[in-house]
Amino acid sequence: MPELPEVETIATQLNKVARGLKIENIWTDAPKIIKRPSLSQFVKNIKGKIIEEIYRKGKNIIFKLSDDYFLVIHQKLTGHLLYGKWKEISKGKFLADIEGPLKDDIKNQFLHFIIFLNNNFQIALSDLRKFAKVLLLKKEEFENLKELKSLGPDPLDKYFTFKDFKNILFKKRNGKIKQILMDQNIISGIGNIYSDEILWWAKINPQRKVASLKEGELKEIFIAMKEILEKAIKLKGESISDFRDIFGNKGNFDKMRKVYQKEGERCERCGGKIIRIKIGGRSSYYCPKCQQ
DNA sequence: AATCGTTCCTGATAGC
DNA sequence: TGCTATCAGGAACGAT
Repeated sequence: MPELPEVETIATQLNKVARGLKIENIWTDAPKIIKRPSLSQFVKNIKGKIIEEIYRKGKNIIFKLSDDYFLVIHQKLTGHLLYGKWKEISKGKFLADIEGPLKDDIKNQFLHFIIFLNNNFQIALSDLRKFAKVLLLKKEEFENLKELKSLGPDPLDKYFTFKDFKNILFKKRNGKIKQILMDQNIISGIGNIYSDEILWWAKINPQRKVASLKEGELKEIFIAMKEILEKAIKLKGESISDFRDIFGNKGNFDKMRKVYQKEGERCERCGGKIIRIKIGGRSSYYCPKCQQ
């Protein structure tokens, strides 16, 4: 489940290795992943394009291509963008042809979309559940893409202040804080794992209504949000739910994880028992003793 | 206008 | 043991 730190890790790594390379062709066995344009048009338009830059917006990875084209990839729940070499051993079955963690890790083996580059490497999308989305758009269409246009500010934007945070949060004053933190149209990039972790650090019960939060509590959330996301980027993400970087390595945030998927364990801060509840249909983990 | 439920998909797991 | 039913989960979309 890649969230902001994981997607940032992927985008940064891809930008380093693939910037300036030419896209020679693509392959897919799951055409439904490609949302726009039609598959034949997609193939036609992407061939020969130079990758000028790769960056993140929310949880989306954006490839800025030559001729004002933009490739947008959202990995959703189980998507992994990988960089390496693969060999087609039988029709539609690819095997990593490079030493390292890409070789045997089962999580990397659900390849459904491959970009062939002119340096004989490939960028491959492994996605067990095929929820990922791929779009190829001309500049104007890209700039008006509503999924991107409606995204809230990035929590790590240095111009995103506490005052801004308060203002946008209070647009949903009746919502539960966990749901609001995860709402991409309010703030972009935070998902189920980091919302739980942020609220643990801030000692806030995830069910609290935004309107009930005091100034000091909001400040705690704001600070925890920035610190945890930055820390997680330094640690190259969190791999409790399958995440891999583009070379197939796991992230190292796990040692920082305090509540997510720790139902029944003791809270490291107060010794309380971590519980799991459902908030808006999603699992939410917290310590009822110290998160008030 | 805002909120809720459904949908996409498939490996893992629980239950019989 | 082996089968089947249920679950997880981001976000667009349709329904209320």
